[in-house]
Amino acid sequence: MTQTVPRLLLIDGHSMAYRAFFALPAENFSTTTGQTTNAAYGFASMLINVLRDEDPTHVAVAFDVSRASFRTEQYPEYKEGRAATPDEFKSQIPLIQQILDAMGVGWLTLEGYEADDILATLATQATEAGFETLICSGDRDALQLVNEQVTVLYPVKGVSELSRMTPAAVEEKYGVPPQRYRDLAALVGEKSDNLPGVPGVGPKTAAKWITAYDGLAGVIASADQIKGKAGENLRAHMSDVIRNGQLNKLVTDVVLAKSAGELRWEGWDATATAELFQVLEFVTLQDRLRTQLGQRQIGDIAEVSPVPVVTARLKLLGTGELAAWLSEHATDTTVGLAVEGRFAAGGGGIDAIALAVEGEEAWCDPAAFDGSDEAAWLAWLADADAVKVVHEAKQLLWAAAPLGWKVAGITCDTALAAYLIRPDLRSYGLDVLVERYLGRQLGPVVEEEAQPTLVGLDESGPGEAAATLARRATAVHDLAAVLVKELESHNADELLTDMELPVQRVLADMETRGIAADVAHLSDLAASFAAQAAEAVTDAHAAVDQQFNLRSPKQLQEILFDKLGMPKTKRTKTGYTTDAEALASLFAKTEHPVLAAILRHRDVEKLKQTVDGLLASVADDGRIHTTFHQTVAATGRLSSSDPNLQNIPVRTEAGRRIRRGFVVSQGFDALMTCDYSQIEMRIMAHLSADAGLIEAFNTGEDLHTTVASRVFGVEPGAVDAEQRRRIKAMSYGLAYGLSAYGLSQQLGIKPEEARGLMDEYFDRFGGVRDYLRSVVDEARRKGYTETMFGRRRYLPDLSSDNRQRREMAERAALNAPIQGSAADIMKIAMLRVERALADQGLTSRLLLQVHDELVLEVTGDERVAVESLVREQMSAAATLAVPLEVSVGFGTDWDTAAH
DNA sequence: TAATCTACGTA
DNA sequence: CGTACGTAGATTAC
Repeated sequence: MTQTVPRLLLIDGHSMAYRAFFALPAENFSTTTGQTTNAAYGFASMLINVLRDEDPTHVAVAFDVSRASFRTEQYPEYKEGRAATPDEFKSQIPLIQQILDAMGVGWLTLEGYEADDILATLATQATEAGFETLICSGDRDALQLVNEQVTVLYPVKGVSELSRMTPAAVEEKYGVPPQRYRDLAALVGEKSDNLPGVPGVGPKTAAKWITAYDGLAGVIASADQIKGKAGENLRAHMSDVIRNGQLNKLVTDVVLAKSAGELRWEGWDATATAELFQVLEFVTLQDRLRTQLGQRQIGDIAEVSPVPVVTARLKLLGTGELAAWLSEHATDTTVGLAVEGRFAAGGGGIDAIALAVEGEEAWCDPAAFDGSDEAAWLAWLADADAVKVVHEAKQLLWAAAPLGWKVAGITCDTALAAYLIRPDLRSYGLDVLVERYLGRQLGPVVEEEAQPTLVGLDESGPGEAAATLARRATAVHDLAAVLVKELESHNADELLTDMELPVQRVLADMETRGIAADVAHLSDLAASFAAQAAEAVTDAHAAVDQQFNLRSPKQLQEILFDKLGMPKTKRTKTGYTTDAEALASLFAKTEHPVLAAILRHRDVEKLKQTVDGLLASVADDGRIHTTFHQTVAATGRLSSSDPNLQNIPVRTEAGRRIRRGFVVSQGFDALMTCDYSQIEMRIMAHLSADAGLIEAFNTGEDLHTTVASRVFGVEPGAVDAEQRRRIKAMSYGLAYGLSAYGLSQQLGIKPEEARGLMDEYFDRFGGVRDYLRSVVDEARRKGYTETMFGRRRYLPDLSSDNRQRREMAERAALNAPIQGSAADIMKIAMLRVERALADQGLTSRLLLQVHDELVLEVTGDERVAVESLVREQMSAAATLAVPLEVSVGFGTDWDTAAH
């Protein structure tokens, strides 16, 4: 498109960004690091639209430097009384400036002047140079600049809709031509600038006067002739009007770094925008740039996907070739090991093996092993001095166990290493880590030259699959070097070597063992729960004389709130909550039988689901093999799934009947449960070094009673049940970042009362308060928290603009060192227990870990020895300022083994 | 079919 | 408006 007349687009950056800030919901626009981006997104979106629609040759954006300007010098009250600019907004201005840089758009600021003055100066220069000018601003002062060559684009709704303020449009809207808009504004005043006008005079009256007396000067000169209340007011507020007129005049001759003619817009930089939009997590804007402003693109989109993993020389080993390869390439060096197969706790197999060292890869199929291969493989695999690095080594351990392979010498598991570096990633997949830490791509090699050199087999063989597995081995090899170095710089390499890697082996063993299930008992339970659930459904339908799905919160809401007209409960995103607490409170108010039936149904249905899940996961060996996940919980805890054996009911009698389905197996005589008592409170006492709390643990009396007696200033014997309950809730809540409001909800008391309780508590246990404060302060300063053993958790949200995110991060910061230290201690305890059992040649064994509890199965003759061993090893797992107490119980099932 | 919401079990 | 998880069914979005 050829343009005869150059066209300059000018934008008031602050004003448009501020509009966007209020137009777009901040909740929907924030990055994973907590940066709010609603204003930046709205601004960028607006800019793209305007550039497309107006097709300018020149562009500039002006920003205010601060609220202070020559106007505040002349009139200190100027713009006073405005609400403080929210931090969530301020932090987005630099983002917008980065967007402008990436889009090749110049931006200007000038100390002592407002953005409007910059725009007025540029518009004036442009007009003199024969430009057309468009000014995009939400500030009405800009209307004074409108003329035949200058149009203001004024936002009507948000920033997506702009109205073209030409001279005719200004005149139609305000009744005066644009060059007299200032006169009108002087009379009417500008509330947002704290410039009061003449009381009782709005735009209509002002326009009438300006027309009648030929401008503001005429109005002032003829003020005596104007009749009525309005005339009186004008005379009384003459000085305001004159001042307004002086202040609202935009300066058209400020000295700028660039003149209008130097603001040519060359186009947007594809690489820069792609990189920036990725950081800001703007998913669609790059596409919009391409489709809407494609002809103004500079450069190609940056290659965002990393280059592939470079594959080294790959040798496909035939039968009888492994021993030679190992001795030639795999001695005195680190070997990346990747295996392919079917992996499951208690089963599986290995179909292919790939090995990688610097510059060399090998692939082999264990099914093709001859005697020499087998011997070489087993010797190398079991050799603790043959250094191996593996990704998710537990799979290898699962598969190795039934094959009778011994595995030693694993110095790094890249998933565990990455978890210790950043424990909050969603995935620790090899592909993710390769991209993140090597800046390369694991996926199939596309480029011809990157193809591996295949040696030894024709292309129709296992070439492709072998290359893929070999690439994984190389990736692990390269990744391990990077991750270990990073860990060492955190002093966290010992956590990998002495904690996570050995724990991984213990977990693999526990998973492989599984725990015996009493299928008949569980089946009976399932049937019984099913019958009770069916009964509850019948009762519920009868109570409301209508069939409905009790599992559907939506239908439940219709019945309760629409049909029965019950009082509304707390809001959820999509309606009103029907959770158990709300239903119970509704029942207390209405005593409607449907509520009792629903609650009963919920209870029994949940139990039934748990039992059904357990039954479905009983393996052929009659045992349940859970999977413990070592890289899921950001605090360092384990998690359990398929099935989750860390959330088996225990609080109710019906729930405990499920625990009776976990039983001791043949060859053993009892299940043994071993709990740390109050481990998190003990860690809190240790970390805070609060003398009172430490003392409370050392009295040997009930902890909560002792603490309550201090808080309430009574003898321990005089602490009543309610006092103890409150203190117990408070103590536990502290480690979660409990607020006074939360505590009041928990205890069913008023927030003020909860506040008072907290104050009393902290008066007696000031060390706890100091500790909790210092944890958050330090985390904010360093960016991460640390457990007693140096396990880090990064919390970037501690500096988020978003209050909700920030406060959530603060609570996480309070909790992470406590929960995490407890997790570390339990991991150490598991290692010590496992080692002591082995050292003493005992057959009793670990089966489960439930955060602060271990479940073992023991033989009758080992029972005494194992109890003393476990007590000793768990208690000695860490040395704290208070003792680590362990309680132990035995039984033929998990419930009766509880104590 | 996949993602999200609501609800609820554990430490 | 108390942390950390996993699972399930219903519902909604694609």
